[in-house]
Amino acid sequence: MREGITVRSPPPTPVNSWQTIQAEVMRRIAERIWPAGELIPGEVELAEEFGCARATVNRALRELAEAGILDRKRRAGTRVSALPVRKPTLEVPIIRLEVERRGARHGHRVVERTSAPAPAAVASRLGLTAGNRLLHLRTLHLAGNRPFAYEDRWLNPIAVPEFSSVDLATISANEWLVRNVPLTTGDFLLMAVNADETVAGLLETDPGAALFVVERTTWYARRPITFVRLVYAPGYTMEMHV
Amino acid sequence: MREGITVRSPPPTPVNSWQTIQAEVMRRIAERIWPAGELIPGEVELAEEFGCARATVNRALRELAEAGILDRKRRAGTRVSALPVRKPTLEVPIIRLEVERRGARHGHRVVERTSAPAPAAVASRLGLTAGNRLLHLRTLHLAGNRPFAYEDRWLNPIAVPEFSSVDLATISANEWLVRNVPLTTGDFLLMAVNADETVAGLLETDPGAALFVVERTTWYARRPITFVRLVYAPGYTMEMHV
DNA sequence: TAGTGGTCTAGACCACCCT
DNA sequence: GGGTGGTCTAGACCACTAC
Repeated sequence: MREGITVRSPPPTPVNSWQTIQAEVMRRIAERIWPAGELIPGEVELAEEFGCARATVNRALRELAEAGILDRKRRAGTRVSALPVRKPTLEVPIIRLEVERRGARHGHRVVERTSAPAPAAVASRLGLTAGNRLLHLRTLHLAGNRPFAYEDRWLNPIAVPEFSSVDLATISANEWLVRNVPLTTGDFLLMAVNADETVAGLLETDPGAALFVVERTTWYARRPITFVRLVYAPGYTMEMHV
Repeated sequence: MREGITVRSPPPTPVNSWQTIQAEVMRRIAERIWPAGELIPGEVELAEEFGCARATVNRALRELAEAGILDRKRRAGTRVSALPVRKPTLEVPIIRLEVERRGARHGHRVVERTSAPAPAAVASRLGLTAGNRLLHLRTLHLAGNRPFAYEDRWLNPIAVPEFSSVDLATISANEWLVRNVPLTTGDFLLMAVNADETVAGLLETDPGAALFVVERTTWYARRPITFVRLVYAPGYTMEMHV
């Protein structure tokens, strides 16, 4: 391309990679060169400044928009978000990996495995009518030989018929579902509760102890799969990162 | 382009958009046409199949790789992740918005605002040496006139000198920081604790009540900004979504 | 060393939506 | 109406790494 010598406009400073551009844009935001709410230059203009193609600028800015740092609208241009909030994400949503990362061996013991009509609270969470027969599974997760978490799960057998033949001695319901019903969506509710007699017994702690609870509802293609309530033993902390 | 009539190979079914391709790839994963761990066709091959440019396939697959659904390596090709875990994200990390989304009016009352040497626990979290003088801020957040959360914050005055002149009657430290120190990174620790006498009094609950706690450490460009411990009033639930 | 994904380019068309 | 971002293309070069 560009035969001959010293053609005009070799990118003035060839800092042309979407990462470089993204970093520079973030620097300008962080240092308030582009304050919150401000309209920043358009893609073509930035492409000229950085000496690159518009697609490269687009890639850099698109990711920042997805991350909530920029607001982009056609015709209106690109603005720095007024409230540039980073969304923290959970690292390890699989119990076995949580246990192993703490340096212990994961085990689990099935306390109950029955079929029962869904209680109203569970049914409403899953968008089913109360009284539907669901699989009810209660499991104690162990770290070494200490109780780690108590799991109370309701599972929609119509959505996951294969589950009935799963050997829960070899794999936990949690992990089987992650491996076998991929691409689910779900809601998480996190809360703190005082241990009641039953849970205190299972987790080998005292009634009244503050316990960390996760309630998860999972769908696959709009169809309800499972509702699970996880009650962690005292001292559990959940890590997130931005 | 392509002058003349009925040129060969107009994309057999012109399903060519990265969303379409991504959806189709997800369908094949979900229906185990491409099982977990499997090597899927290369970008060029898929581009031919979908009748589009390789860049379009790349965009579709890249996003799935970032989401943890695919594993991509040069030369080795693209595989379906063995453990296709979706990472749930927190929706609203700003207290005022949390309160308002619950339909209440947010207010806050500063309990203490002093300068004090950092306790060892706080200093180590921030990567500072114990005894450094930090701003210490204790605040009660209100929903209507009910206590909502108790905030115990330590702030590095060197990193945020402007903070000393902030009028905390008009804006909370939380929100001022979000607005004025953008693009921070941070760790979150979530846990459950039993209320002690002091906190129970502030939150108008009983000692021993299970309380939801968030501990956040925030950096900007590797420099420690703030450590904050938020203790929510009983009944609080935090929502996440995948 | 050859084949894969990662990236960039120059150009193009389109959808949206403020003016 | 026109300017912005959103997307696609065809081609190219490169980096990595399994073979």
